Amino acid sequence: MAESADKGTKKARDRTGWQAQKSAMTRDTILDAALDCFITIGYASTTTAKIADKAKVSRGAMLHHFPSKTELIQAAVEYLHGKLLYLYAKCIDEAIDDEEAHSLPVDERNRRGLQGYWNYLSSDLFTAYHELCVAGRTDPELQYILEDSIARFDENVAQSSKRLFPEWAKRGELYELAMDISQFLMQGMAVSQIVSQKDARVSRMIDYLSDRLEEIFHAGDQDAAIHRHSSRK
Amino acid sequence: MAESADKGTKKARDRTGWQAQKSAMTRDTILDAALDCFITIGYASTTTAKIADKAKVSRGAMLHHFPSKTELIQAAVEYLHGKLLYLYAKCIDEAIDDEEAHSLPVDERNRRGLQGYWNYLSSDLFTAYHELCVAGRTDPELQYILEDSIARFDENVAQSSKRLFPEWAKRGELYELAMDISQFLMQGMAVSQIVSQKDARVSRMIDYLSDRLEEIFHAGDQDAAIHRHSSRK
DNA sequence: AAAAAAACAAGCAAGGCTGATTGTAATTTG
DNA sequence: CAAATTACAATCAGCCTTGCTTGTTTTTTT
Repeated sequence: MAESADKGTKKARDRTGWQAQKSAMTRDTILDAALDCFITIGYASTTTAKIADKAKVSRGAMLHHFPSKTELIQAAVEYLHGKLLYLYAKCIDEAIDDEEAHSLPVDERNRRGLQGYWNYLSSDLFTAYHELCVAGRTDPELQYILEDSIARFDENVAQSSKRLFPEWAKRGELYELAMDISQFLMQGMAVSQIVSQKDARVSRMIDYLSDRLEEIFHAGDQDAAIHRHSSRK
Repeated sequence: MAESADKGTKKARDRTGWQAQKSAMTRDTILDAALDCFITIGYASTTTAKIADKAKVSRGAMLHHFPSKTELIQAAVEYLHGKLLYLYAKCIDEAIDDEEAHSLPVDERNRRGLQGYWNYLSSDLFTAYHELCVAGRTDPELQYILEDSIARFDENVAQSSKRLFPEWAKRGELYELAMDISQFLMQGMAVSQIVSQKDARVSRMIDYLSDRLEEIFHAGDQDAAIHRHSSRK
């Protein structure tokens, strides 16, 4: 009871203290170094020593901030999660400028959204994220750490899309189909790109997908797209 | 000069010898164990010792067959390459029975081909292969080993498709578009499936893709699909 | 100003992985 | 049958990675 009051004052010190800021700064330096390692040498060969080297802090210092490798990875994933959300928003916003968004025809807004999404998927951060997901398949601990992040990210992307294309969100099942096809196809392209460069085909594919999305929603009015295929066996 | 004749006789012995067969058998046992490790514990944490354990041979025996880890991995990739080719052919053949292939309508053959391709992409072997490709990004040695395998496999799949759908192959650019969209989309689905289970959406997506492929080739006659989108900026 | 706590540095011990060495049994060749 | 070769087994040394422990400097509290 009396202790809680004491802790209250201590907590206040923590926030106002100057070394707390310094601490937070080196913390971010370490996390940035961790992401840099994921990108440059891959998750598998990222060791705590290499992260410390890249961050230019001693291993002891790092161990002070992150007592175990697991906690460091967990924090790095959380950090990456935040950066990905920001990058996604930035890519979409740069592709679709809000000012002129409403003056653009739907299909053009569509196309720009896809291009923004593609820019996001082509980033180093997404590459690292994908690699983490793959590694998580056989690493239960990492998988547990990622699960939460994946779910939250998907949710956020869905929200973002609804905000950008309000007229789509009302389409229900049709909207889900459009989202699925866009995500699956674009991610397939991104992964193929990671494995072996195929730039030439990517641009054509974005054009094609853009046309199909437009078609889905136009044809949806005439009840021709989704019911046609869902009526098959 | 005289030595070459001697070596000729020795080479003959190698093939006829009984222990040569035994040797080849344990070789395959080791390679199977390697692939099993890739699948169950992942490439990153696959060690030579674990492979030897799973193959139930001593580390010394394995070192006899594969002097270094690199050579073992190289052989395992080659082995996997062969198994993938076989599995691909098997999945397609099971989906499209050659007997009735010509009696089926084009779109039904289409759909079955996609389902077969999906079965292939859902296999453990493909999962392991994809993981190897991802690991190769930051492992130059592995990347070099894979490059050759990837190119040969793509070539083989292209050949196989042309054989199964001879009427498509004549379409030129349209055929490439259809191949790209099928591969990108299906692989995107497979990768998403690896990361987090999304069965429900997969079946719907195959239906949709099947319809689009049919459309591409029907519309191609009327010059409406590819020129429409490639004429955009 | 003294005490307490935090930030940071450096070295140590245990375990895992790779490659090399040495040894043994079976088989083929001459 | 003897020699050489092959298949296989087991152990050892060196390196890397992780986490723990001890020590030093700086800052905050009282």
